[in-house]
Amino acid sequence: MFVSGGATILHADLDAFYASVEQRDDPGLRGRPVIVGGGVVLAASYEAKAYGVRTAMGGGQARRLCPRAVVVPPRMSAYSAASKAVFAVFRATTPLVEGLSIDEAFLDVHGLRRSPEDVAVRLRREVAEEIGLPITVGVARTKFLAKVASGVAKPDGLLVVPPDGELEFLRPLPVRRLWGVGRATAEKLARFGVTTVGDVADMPESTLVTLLGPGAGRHLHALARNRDPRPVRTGVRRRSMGSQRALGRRRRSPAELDAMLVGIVDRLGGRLRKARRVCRTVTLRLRFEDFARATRSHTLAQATDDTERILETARGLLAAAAPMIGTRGLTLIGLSLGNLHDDRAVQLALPFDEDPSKGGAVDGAVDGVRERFGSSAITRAVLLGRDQGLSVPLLPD
DNA sequence: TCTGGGGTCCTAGGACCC
DNA sequence: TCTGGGGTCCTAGGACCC
Repeated sequence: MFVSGGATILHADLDAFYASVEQRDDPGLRGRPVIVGGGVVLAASYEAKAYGVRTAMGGGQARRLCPRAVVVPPRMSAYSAASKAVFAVFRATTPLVEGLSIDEAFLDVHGLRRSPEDVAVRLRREVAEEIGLPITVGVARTKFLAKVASGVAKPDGLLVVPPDGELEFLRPLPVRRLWGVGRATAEKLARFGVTTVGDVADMPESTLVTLLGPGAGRHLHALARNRDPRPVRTGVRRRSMGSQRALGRRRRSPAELDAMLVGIVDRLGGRLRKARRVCRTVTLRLRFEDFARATRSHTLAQATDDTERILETARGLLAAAAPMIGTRGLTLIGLSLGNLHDDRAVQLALPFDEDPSKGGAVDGAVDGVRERFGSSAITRAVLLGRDQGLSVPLLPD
């Protein structure tokens, strides 16, 4: 077995993913600036990025920056298929794969015969040859360092951070490179003259906690001092599922809004059932002309995947939000389903006076399920709340 | 620079319970 | 009757990520 000295985590990140898929599938686009998406830029090829085009930029601005760019509409199913193929290569490399999004994942390669660097070289070659997409890989001792390394190595690169070179690598980086530091946090820190990771590392934790709150403060302090004990986790399941629609500037009638809500609920209900899950919390998302946002949510007593039940709840939320919407221009309407559970779960009713958080009631209920469905049926029990009893999935989550 | 669609996690207050 | 400390759940908002 190869002894790596600890740098065994890979962060693999496809480059300009949507745009690369378009260039792969249409040779005429290769070597040319490509923008995916119309209203806003969903992805830009590196040829387009050279002109300053960035993800999430308005389409008009992007076209001004790069008039030669070819703008193509997104083909989500093609990206989804490409993603599946790439993840298959990941899983053939190691079973310890943690997906982060459609185009990136962590791989723990400790204990493999080859060195992590060899594994990374081979992985990049396989993705290029078998799937036809460029991918960048960062290799380091921790997830955080591996992710930073891939960010630095982009595009189409490979960077190994050796365990004895971590601080040297980390300290000069701008704070924005820290995972979890966005614009708001970076601006807060800049007001205190803190601009590099080294600057953050030299601050006392208490100062960061005062500035950013206990969660973010402690997290950032640890990362800046190169402490990141998080393991690569497999089998992480999604915790919410959402769909939304931008409305543009035009005013929409209540009937139009309702029709959109019906469409969104229909789409989500289908996705929910396809994923064999049920939800308990329905959240309505709104955005206004001035980009102010609002959410309204409701938690059901019983988890459901029923379109009618979800629609009824969503309509109630929209009706409750009507006064807030008033005459303000609504520019986005969306719905998010949270509190997701496995749909094969059996909801166990517990005797009224039994508290499910106490062991006896749970044991009794679980025994009942075993009698009905077999002793190997139960893998995990989900407590839904004091009055809802237990949700017990019959198959692995 | 005026903005899409999909997610994650944290915080804070109030209700309620022991 | 008044009081403390600890916990969970729900709701709303915010920051961040790709």
